[in-house]
Amino acid sequence: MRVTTSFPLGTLRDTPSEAEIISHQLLLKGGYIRRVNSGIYAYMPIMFRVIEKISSIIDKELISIGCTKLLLPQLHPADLWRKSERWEGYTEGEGIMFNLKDRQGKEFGLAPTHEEVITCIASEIINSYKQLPQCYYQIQTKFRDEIRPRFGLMRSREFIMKDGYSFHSSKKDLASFYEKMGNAYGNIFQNCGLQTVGVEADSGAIGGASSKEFMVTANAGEDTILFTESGSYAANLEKAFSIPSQAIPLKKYSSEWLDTPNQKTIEDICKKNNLDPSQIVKVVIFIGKFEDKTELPIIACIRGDQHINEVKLFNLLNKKYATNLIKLNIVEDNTIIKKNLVNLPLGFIGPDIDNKTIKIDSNWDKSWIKIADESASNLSTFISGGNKVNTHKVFREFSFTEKDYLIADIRNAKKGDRININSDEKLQEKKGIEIGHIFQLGQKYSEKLNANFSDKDGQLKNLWMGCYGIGVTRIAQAAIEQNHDEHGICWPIQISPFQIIIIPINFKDPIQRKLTEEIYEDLMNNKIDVLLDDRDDRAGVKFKDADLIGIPFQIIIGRDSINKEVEFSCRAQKTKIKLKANKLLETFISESKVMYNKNS
RNA sequence: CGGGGCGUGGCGCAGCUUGGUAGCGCGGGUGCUUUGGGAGCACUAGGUCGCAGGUUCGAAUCCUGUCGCCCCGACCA
Repeated sequence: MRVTTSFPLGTLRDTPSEAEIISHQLLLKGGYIRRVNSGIYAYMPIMFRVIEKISSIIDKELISIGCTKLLLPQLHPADLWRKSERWEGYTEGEGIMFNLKDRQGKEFGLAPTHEEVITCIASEIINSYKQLPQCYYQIQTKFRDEIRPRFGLMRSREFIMKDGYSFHSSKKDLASFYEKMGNAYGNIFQNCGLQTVGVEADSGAIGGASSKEFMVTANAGEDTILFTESGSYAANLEKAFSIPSQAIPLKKYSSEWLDTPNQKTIEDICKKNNLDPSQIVKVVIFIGKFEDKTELPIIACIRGDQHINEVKLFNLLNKKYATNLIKLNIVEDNTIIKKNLVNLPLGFIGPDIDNKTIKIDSNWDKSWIKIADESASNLSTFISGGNKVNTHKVFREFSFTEKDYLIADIRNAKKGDRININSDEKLQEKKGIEIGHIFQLGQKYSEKLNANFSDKDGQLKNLWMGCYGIGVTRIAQAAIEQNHDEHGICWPIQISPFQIIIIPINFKDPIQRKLTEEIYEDLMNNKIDVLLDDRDDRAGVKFKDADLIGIPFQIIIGRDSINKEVEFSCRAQKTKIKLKANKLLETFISESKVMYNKNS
């Protein structure tokens, strides 16, 4: 490819002010992407080459484990999503599914994921256990109306994703395929030249049993990963479990009541009364909104020095009730409290709250759902709200179980916690970018969509399913986040748009030009991805652009052309070696081999 | 949805407080010089100042409304 005729670069001199993180800045500055709207980007030719490289790495690996590539529609009928009972949850309120009506008034949604469509199609094709297992995948644009798109391709509303769906005759076969897929994912990311960590994860709105996320570790990541140094445990914060630190025993209090004027936060109470946060039980009120429009008031208790994990709480409630929980809102607005509760001031609510506190005319359900984390229920003596303004209470021998509390893990694990009682290993924390997620869905979708097969015993059974996603455009940006320097991108060679860029210093000089053309021709004939910067620009401009767009090898053709000598430069290491033009090919082959092996 | 900020040529910005008819750097075009890390000189094209009202003799500037974008939070496979 030639910069002047077939491959204009479109690099920018200044960094557009809209970009916050380095990878986003470099994508814009390097001319890889252009913003069309909030969270919607055009992938420029140079970006599309990266996308194609990543796609072919994925194809190669997935085909090797027996997956089949196809392409599914992006516009899905609402009825199909109603069958899986996901339409409401994905469209209502702040749902992420773009939806619209056609001219007949029929409802459609732009696909954020494809379980429904593929399950429907697979069930038509698959009749017998003899056809199983099967795994279909596609690489396609997905749409998600994110509440706040940000960081360029990291969280965009339109993005490219590889999504795969497997079908099995048994749970066991699903589990073994899931393992196989996990290994394939490891290979894919390694073949993309990325450093990743596999972590246990929450399966979120997709649902299902087991799920694992693949994270690129980077400070710009939006997820928090907790792990042990030895690698014995790694999980997303949403899912992570740990043993909380020891609570400090409460000293004896003579009176039952504490005057705590205007002390609404744990911090205030501790400061003014010489207490430790671990001696307090924090009481948080939530409102759960269900699909059938009911609103349940929830009271959640946790030790004062710990934090409630809303994902865990959400999942717990969702499992407990027959209808789907759509939203879980923390109640911290006093007007909402006053409207629904009798004389209950926020900040002073205690675990011994009574059902009578819910007003008759409230549209909430009239009894509390009570949930306590073990960190709270393990305390025998503690301080908590007195259910009266400016008052806290000393609780002695309070039993959460006797007061109808459900005891469950609703706590955020944190850095420094131990992972189990028998181990001294402590959790560490890092930020990560989720680039892949694999799920064992089980029979959730095949039941709802009635996807059956005849098993060996002649009985009709629901298909066992897994689903597997990779954020293709997100990989590209994550790779930049992990591989850049002050001059620009340093692509891993595996996913770089080109392997080599040729920079003739003075393209008007007939000797340099002749040598440049010879070298370009030779590399092209040897099927090497090479970009020729044949612009009639000053050397500095071409050097800056080459460094910015980050192609791993640069061939600089300058004044030594007369002796058929050129420079071979490695972008990331900034090393330069002089060599004869006829040694270029072998040097590139050996140097790139080193690079491939280092990264994969 | 709450808080903050911004909309002025392709990009980055100044001008707005205190109204007088739009400017800087980069980029584009032409010519000459230059040519190993974003060149110099000269000439040149390009903007109804987000949009709509209003105040005024006069609005990029003041007022009202509206749209859009960015950041923080809430939230989110």
